[in-house]
Amino acid sequence: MTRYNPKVTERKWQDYWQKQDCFAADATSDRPKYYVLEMFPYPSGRVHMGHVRNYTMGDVIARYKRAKGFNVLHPMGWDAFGMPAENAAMERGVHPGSWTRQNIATMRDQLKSLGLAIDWSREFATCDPSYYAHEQALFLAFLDEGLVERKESFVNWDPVDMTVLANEQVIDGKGWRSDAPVERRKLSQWFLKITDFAEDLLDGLETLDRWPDKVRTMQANWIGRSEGARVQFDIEGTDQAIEVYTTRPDTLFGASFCAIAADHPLASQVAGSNPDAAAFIADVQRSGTTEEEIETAEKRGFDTGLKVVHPLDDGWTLPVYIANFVLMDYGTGAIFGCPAHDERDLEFARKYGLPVQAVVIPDGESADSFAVDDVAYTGDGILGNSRFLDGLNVEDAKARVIDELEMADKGTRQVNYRLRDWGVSRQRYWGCPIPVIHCEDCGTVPVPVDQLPVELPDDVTFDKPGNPLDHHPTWKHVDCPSCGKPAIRETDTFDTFMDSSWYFARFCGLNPDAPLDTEAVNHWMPVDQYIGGVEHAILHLLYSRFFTRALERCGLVGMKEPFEGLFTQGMVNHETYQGPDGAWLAPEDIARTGGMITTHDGADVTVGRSVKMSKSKKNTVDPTDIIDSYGADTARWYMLSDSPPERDLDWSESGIDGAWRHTQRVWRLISEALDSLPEAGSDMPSQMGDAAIALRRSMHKAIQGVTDGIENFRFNTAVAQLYELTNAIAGAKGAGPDDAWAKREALETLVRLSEPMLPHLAEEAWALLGHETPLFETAWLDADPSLATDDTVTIAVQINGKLRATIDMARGADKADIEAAAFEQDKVKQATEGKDIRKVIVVPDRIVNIVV
RNA sequence: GCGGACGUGGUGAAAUUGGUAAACACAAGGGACUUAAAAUCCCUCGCCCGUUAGGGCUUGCGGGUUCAAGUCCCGCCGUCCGCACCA
Repeated sequence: MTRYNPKVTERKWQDYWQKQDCFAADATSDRPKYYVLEMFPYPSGRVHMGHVRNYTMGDVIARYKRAKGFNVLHPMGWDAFGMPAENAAMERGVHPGSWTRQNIATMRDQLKSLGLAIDWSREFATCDPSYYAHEQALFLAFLDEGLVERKESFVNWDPVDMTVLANEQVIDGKGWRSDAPVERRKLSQWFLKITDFAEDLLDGLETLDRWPDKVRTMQANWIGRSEGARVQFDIEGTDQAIEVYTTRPDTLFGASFCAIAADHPLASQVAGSNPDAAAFIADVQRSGTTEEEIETAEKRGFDTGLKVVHPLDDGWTLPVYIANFVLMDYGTGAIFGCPAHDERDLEFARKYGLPVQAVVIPDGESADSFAVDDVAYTGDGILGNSRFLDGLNVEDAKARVIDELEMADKGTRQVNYRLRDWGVSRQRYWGCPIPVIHCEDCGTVPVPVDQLPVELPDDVTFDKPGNPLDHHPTWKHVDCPSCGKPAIRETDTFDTFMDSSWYFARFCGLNPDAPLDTEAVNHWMPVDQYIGGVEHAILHLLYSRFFTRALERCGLVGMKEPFEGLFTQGMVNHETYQGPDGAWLAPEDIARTGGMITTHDGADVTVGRSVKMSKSKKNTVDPTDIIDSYGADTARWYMLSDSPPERDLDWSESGIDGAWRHTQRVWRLISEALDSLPEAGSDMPSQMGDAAIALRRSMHKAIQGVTDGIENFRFNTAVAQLYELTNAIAGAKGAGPDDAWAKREALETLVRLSEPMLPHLAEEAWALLGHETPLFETAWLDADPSLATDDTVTIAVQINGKLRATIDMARGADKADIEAAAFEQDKVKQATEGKDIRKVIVVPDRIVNIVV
């Protein structure tokens, strides 16, 4: 008997799948379509175990759905633009393009060695001009549709690297690479108007019933819808007014001040004639934007000396402050403060000695005596000290006061969103160029579609800080497409989230002439099952939902939601290690001697907590060693067993030997039994003994269990079911022809059910069992419900809730029979002798509880 | 601060959704086979008392509902995640 040799067999089947284009998807098939997609990888260097987990899960679904009769689309590509390529260029002098392509080549080979059922003919990288040309075309289409805007906004500016940083790249107020304090700078940027779809993006969440609640909640919070009012406070002695947004218009008679953001136009106006105000504003703008600073920052204000008139009382004026806690980019950038019912306003009012008048009176308190001390009252109650609102509850008061404001022409009902437009400009080289040209005479001119793509130049240098496109001697100098005069090309590139916001649609058909093959998109989309990390719960998934809506508005696709089903798989974590100089160390760089962890040179190592595998922290584990020693099937099986797919997982190799033993055992069971089995396709013997029937029951239970497990993303329990079936086959008794027949049936079932997880071994075993049609073209199995459950059940017998005996009964036995059988038990007789039976509960097929 | 998830043996976990807690696997220990090793096979394996028999306890802690709670409710403790001056 030969051992199963994965090295040879896996290569053989991978070649076969590739040569025959086995997994190429064809939109003309008459089978129902199924689009399964895993979030495409960033080509960072090499594949790690997190990738293996992600792509194996998708592959299980793809292979399973194919066997269930679906026409499956399962593509792969590369999210290939981004910062790490530029960092590599700066650190090692390699060109970002060649670094990226080298990584893609490596990772493609690694993924192929996993035996994934992927349609590689659709592969692309987002850094291919043949991809980003179309992204530029989409941008122009969005521009035509009014979905793009150019406006000034504040950004995090790194003065050393001379680039905009995303919020995530600012650590403790400093640039993550340069360590220089980040400045706030106002820049002209391109924005995509995602806020146009705020309501629709929120409503759409309701329809996504195959998304995790967690992700839907996160998106809903991010969109942040609130209902309130816009209220106008006229500035005394001028014809100007301050517009504020509030969700608590009911507390309007508890107002004691107005406050505006430091960036508010009125603040600049005040600063123009008041140096102290200017100094205060400058100070506020300088102070940090990090979470920690915001949390601990004291509420500070500057009294402008201006007074505003209460919108519902001409004789009532309120002071106007510039305040550090008011944000320009939410609402109107101005608020009215009601200290009694808002924690922040209260802190501010106490500091500046402003009145605190309670107007919402909690149950059981009186309007005359209720006072707020050091905690604002934010609960429900009845309005008091509020003139015509007195006696109303909060909800009614809101409605009534808005009516009054509208009548007085001082305010209106307003829905507000936290969501802000998406700034897509980045001062980087390795991204998709924004296809516009700036002309002194014509302004901003889009590059005509027939002149696309605007290609990145190859001859760039990274020797000085800033954007290499901007330093390039010639690239940005072009003639204006409109008037022909010398003009300047836009040197910003797109946020790389643009690239990943439509790639799933491009996979449907690689139309050379247009961004999308609309017919193909409408055939394959939406993605039936999308799989990826929860870290993209907001950004990528929200942007993609927005993009799909934008594409629909442009008439390019026929749906609004790109992903019908979403599964967020857990991360694969690993400890992190740092040497004495703080540099990250890879797991292979450390040595364990006794309980001590050091470098191989004996230097101290600081062991950090276990976090997601990532190249920047060097805590990755490369699957190549595992695949080389155990094979891809074992690696796949191991990643799927034991842990529920949505849960994070600390990487450990303990257990991988068990996975290896399993693959060998399956092979051994088949090859040892082979000579004694009937021919493939033999008729079932007319007489089946008990042992054969028992094996058939195990088999049908496994079909049911594995099917349920895969359908419900519980691959770990599907694996356990396959272990049980394997144990049942190995332990099967009986040597008659019926037993041999049942054994073949069970072995074939084991192989068929294992194929999504162990595709190479399964194909080889299938052939060994005498089949000529490859397994991946063979249908899935249906469980026979009458065999998937035993015809006898073990019923627990409890006395006062404690287990005292078990009885075996025919399934479906009626209550009276079960009760009678329970009372036959010696234990029951002893326990009930001479006692009153107070109650007997019988749940058929499950339990008897006797209460004495 | 707000919102959410989670907490079960030495370990990863399972539990038909209120009905025999610990399936399946890893690790560990014992045994068989072998000159030996590997591989394989068999046994033990939540904790405590007890030689077997048997008994008691057990799902982070404390209450509650119920004939019955890992599962439902209330209150703590702990871990993790998301958001965070959002008016």
